[in-house]
Amino acid sequence: MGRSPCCAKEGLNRGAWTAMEDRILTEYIQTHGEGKWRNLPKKAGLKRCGKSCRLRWLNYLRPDIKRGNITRDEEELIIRLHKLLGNRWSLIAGRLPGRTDNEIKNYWNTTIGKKVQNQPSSTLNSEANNTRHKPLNHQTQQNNTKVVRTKASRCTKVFIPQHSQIDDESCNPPGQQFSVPSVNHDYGQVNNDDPAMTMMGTGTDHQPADLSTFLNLDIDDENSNSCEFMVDFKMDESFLSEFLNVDFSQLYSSTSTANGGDSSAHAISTTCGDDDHHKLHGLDFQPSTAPIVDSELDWLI
DNA sequence: AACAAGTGCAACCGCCTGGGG
DNA sequence: GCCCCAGGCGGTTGCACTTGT
Repeated sequence: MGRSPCCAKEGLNRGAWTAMEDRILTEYIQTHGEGKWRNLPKKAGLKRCGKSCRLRWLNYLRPDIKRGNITRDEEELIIRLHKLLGNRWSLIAGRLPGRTDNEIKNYWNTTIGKKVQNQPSSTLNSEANNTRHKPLNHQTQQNNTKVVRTKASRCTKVFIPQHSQIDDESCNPPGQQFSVPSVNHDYGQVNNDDPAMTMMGTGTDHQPADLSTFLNLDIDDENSNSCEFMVDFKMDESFLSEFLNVDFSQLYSSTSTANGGDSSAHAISTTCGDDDHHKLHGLDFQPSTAPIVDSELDWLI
């Protein structure tokens, strides 16, 4: 059953770290740098598992760790990010300098989780109806929220469904562009039904925006019936940075430029050809017509 | 004061992914 | 393409501490 432990347990210290161990680990990493965690304990003279060393360093000893209470701003950001990303604590932590994923996870499961639980679902996702030692799980998430996927899964493809709402003339004032920088990381998956995505998109409850709208896609008419394609692009915190700083009400306007205005303002030209090159405000990416076989993408259909 | 219940958080566990051979 | 390994991640647990009775 399961995989064997990452390292032999015999003779290794477990539990809380002592001040001496902390000092040894800190000095070793300051001298030799991070990495090679498996060999680190032996070289540093620590009776610890490499994973344990890594965790201790990343969550506690790292010099740039910010200790102390989570501020109100940080909490609001965590809630926003969690709404978008789900339990992807490392990504959320990436947006909170000095905070660790473990800290944010703990904070959510204790403080915010309780707040959420005590609030009506209209103001906060009811996903956090967790109790002590019953943290959020897939089932809970799926039942109570639509946007988040709790299990981390890297994905570099996004399936753009054909029912993009980009041709709505009523949402066409020339507006700001939403730029997506070059990226290379995980990203949260989105769901058309999610209020957050609705907010990003057409701005009406009856016209939920999908990802293509959100990304300011321009899909050629001739391909409008076959524009179910895989956009193969990469995304990381840089994207999130833009993503989270976007004024979504204005984004609504920006989607409109795709069909009418200056062609230079088009975010993406999409023609589904093999050699076609596509740009999203400078971000090169290549679509693929590969069919969607990954059930992981069901959320987008 | 003593005990139980609740809380917060560090640490551990197992799984997944990507890279290298 | 397959296998192995290291690193990374989210979920879970253990325990010290705090609060309530």
